[in-house]
Amino acid sequence: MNKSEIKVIAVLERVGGFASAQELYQLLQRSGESIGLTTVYRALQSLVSDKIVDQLRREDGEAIYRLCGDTHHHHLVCKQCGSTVEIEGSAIERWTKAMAEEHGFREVGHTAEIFGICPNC
Amino acid sequence: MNKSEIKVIAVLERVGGFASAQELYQLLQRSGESIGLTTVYRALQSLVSDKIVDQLRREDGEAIYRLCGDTHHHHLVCKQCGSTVEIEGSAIERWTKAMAEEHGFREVGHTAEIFGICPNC
DNA sequence: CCTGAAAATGACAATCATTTTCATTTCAGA
DNA sequence: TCTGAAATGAAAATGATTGTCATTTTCAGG
Repeated sequence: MNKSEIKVIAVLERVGGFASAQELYQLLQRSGESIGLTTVYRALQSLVSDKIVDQLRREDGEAIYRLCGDTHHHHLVCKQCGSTVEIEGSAIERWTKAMAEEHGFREVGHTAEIFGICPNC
Repeated sequence: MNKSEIKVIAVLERVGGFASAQELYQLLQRSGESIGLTTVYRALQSLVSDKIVDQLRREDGEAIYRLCGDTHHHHLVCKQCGSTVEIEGSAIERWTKAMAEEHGFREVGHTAEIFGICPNC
C-alpha cells in the first residue's frame, strides 16, 4: 500500500459511492493533490486485485469504483434535471441474495438505479 | 427494420448467445455478407432501442449483444467467465413502483443487475 | 420506365477510456 | 552517501465506439 493508493482511498471515502477513474483523478486535482492519471489507474487496479475496491461498469462501459464493504445505497435519478435522491434498498439486497443462492453464485454484488421525472420537473 | 438489421438478427440467431459488435462483424464477413462495421453498430443500436436486442457489458467494458426474450428480465452475470442467467425480477418492479410513489417521481424505469461468480468458476 | 428526395451505407477520421512505454524520481537499506 | 528496485507521470499507443460525409439504394409519383 503506497502513497497513491492511500490518496485514492481517501477520495473514495469522500465520494462515498461509485466514481470513475477520470472523476477520481479530477477530484484529486481539484483538492490540490499532485497525482497523475496513470497513477490513479494503477492504484485502482492494485486496490481492486487486493479486494479493497469494487469495480464494475456504467452502462456506457466506463469502469466505476467504490470502496468494498460500503453499506451502499441506491439512487432515484431525475431524467430531466439530474437531481438524485438516496433510497433504501433492502428489498434489493434480499433479492440479490435469493437469486444468487438459487443459481449457486458466490461473491455477489449488484447495481440498481431508478430513473424517472421528479416532482419539480 | 432494414436489410442490415435483418442480417444482424440472423447472425445473432446463429450465435445463440452473446457476441460483441466486432465479433458479429467478423462472422458476417466470413459468411460472405457485405456489410460495414459502422452499419453493424448502427443496426445494433437500433435493435437495442427497439428492445429486440439486449445489450450489456463484458468485464473489460466491451458491449455484448443477444436477442431478447420477450419478457422483461434481469441478469445474473459471472464476473469470471461472463456467462449469464436470466432471472425474474418482480420484486424489483414492485420496489421501483414503491420508491417512485414515495418520492413523487413519474415515468420511472430501472436498471438492475447482479454479478458474482458462477458455480463452474 | 425516369427522377429526385429521403434513407441507408460504409470508408475514414475523431473521440475517449484505458494501457503501455520509458525516462525520471523517490527512497529504503547497505 | 550510494544503489537499485519500485513508483511516478507525460506522452504515445490501443481499441471500441461514434461522427462525418460522400456515395449508393430505395421507392413513390409522374
